[in-house]
Amino acid sequence: MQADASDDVFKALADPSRRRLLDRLHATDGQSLGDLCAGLTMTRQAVAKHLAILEAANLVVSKRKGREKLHFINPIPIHEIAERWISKFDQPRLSALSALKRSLEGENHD
Amino acid sequence: MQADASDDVFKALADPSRRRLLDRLHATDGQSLGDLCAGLTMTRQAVAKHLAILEAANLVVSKRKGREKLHFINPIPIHEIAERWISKFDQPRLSALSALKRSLEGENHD
DNA sequence: ATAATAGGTAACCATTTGGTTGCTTGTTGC
DNA sequence: GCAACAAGCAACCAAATGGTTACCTATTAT
Repeated sequence: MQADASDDVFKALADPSRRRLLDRLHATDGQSLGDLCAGLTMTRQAVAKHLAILEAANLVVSKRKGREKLHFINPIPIHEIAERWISKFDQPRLSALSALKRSLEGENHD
Repeated sequence: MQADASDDVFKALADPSRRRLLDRLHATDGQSLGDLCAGLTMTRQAVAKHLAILEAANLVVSKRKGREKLHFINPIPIHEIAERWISKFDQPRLSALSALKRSLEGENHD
């Protein structure tokens, strides 16, 4: 129905293969397509499609370096989702933060 | 490939209609199927399917009350994703938390 | 120059997805 | 009891998704 930016992000994150690619980039940023294919069962073309979707969602940015295409993770969309959407539902997180604040304030006694 | 619990959650969150249903439940918890259909363009059956997916992902729990089925939001899966997955990528959030901790510790001076 | 390497494009395929319509079942109110 | 209301079930459908194979282009190394 709506086609805002966060929709692309949610859709991109929906696929486990794409989340694994993000994991790999988080472990080692700036990998080439070939690097990212290593050990995967699917074809290079399939991986390229997934990376294209991650790029369209702005979760990954890429730069052509010679004959290689290097991929870099972009944390901003995930951050925005965490801020604008998840915090709304994740009350425990907020209360945990309050709890931390209280516990730290309690540390004044020594 | 893997079919763990968080996979169902990510898939459930991928659809904008389902996110809207969660929004509505967040605004007013415990709504019936009929309530949740109000104002929507799709049919009751379509909404029921979406709710079934949300229930399968444990994002929503329901209870039959007479001839109505009441739906309640369950924040735990979202919390777990925030903790186990998003925080890994969302460095600003972590540093903001550290900043808070430091700023609160700095309040010891009075 | 040319072979090898890294990646891009395109057509195609099976399955999943998001939705519909039509009908059945369960629960209340009169 | 029975009409009206709330939800469930099932078949079906078009479009999107995730993947493949086959071939093309660009860059490097010898």
